[in-house]
Amino acid sequence: MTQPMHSMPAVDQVSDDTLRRLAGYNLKRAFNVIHADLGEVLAPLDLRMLTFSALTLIADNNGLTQTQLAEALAIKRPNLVVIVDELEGRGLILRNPVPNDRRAHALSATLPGRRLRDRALAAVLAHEARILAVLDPQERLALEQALIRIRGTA
Amino acid sequence: MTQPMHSMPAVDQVSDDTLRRLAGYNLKRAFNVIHADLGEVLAPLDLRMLTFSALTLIADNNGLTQTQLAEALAIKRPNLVVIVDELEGRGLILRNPVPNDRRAHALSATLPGRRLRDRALAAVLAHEARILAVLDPQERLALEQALIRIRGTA
DNA sequence: GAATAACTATTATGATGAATAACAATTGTC
DNA sequence: GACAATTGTTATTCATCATAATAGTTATTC
Repeated sequence: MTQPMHSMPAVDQVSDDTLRRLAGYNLKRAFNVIHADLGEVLAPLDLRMLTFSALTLIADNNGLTQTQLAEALAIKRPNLVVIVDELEGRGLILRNPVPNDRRAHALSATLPGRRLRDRALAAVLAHEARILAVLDPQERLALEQALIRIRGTA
Repeated sequence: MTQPMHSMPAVDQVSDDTLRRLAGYNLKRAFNVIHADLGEVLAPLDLRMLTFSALTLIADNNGLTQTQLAEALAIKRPNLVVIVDELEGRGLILRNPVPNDRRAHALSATLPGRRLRDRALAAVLAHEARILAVLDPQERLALEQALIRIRGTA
């Protein structure tokens, strides 16, 4: 294996020109900015991006099962269990029995759960407006269209 | 705490209309698609997104320090150590001494490192072309501009 | 109708990404 | 020379996401 033989001066400025040409890189960096800000927005409500998404999907789809929720969140069922546990433990959702299938749980949001979701959604919308203020309406639409196109059917 | 009192029918189709209105949600889903595909592309080269980015930045910025690299990757210095350890252990990069500062390491890519980077970059560019095939050139430019704008100075 | 297959939620476990705290060695400053 | 700041490092923690294996239940098939 090659060894460092001689000393070497440090570089003055770091260039990421190569990576900047990659959509994946730009996507990740933009997402980091949004994620960091969103984290601060949701923290006072004791929610994270994932728990907010889960709570919203449950409130909007009363009676969906955990398998359906995991599918909608694009995560595996085992990883959903702790999330549902947490939301249920805080009294925000319920695991209801399903009439003809004693394996499944029909998830539903409680009144406190729906109230928290409403407050969180308002906060998230304000956060989005703030983040997207650097884009005009036309650019926002173009961004949304492109992202949805990339996501495709997945 | 409220208890589930009665059974409840499951829902037929799950709607994520609320979340789809959020740029952060669309961004994450699009990133997931790219990340999954990129993982498969880089796996044969024994690279991940992060190690590829690190190797590229080192090859493009000969002599940068770990602090500079961590800054460029937007990660904390402690998390960079294992990445540099791995790349160095595989003989792809070197930790060279810096003339006037015996604390710092000037990172540089070895010949095998530069060769692997070139192969990886070609694979990544092919992957990007495939993923972005759903967008016309105008849409790609709009996406890039919007993402860079959101990222801002961060 | 009994054996078998498939599905639901769960537990256990591991890999990865990313954060903070604490530290030793070194360098810079007053 | 004392003190502060910087560099890389270790240890630790948390969040996210994946797989394998399991118990209980439902569906299928012979």
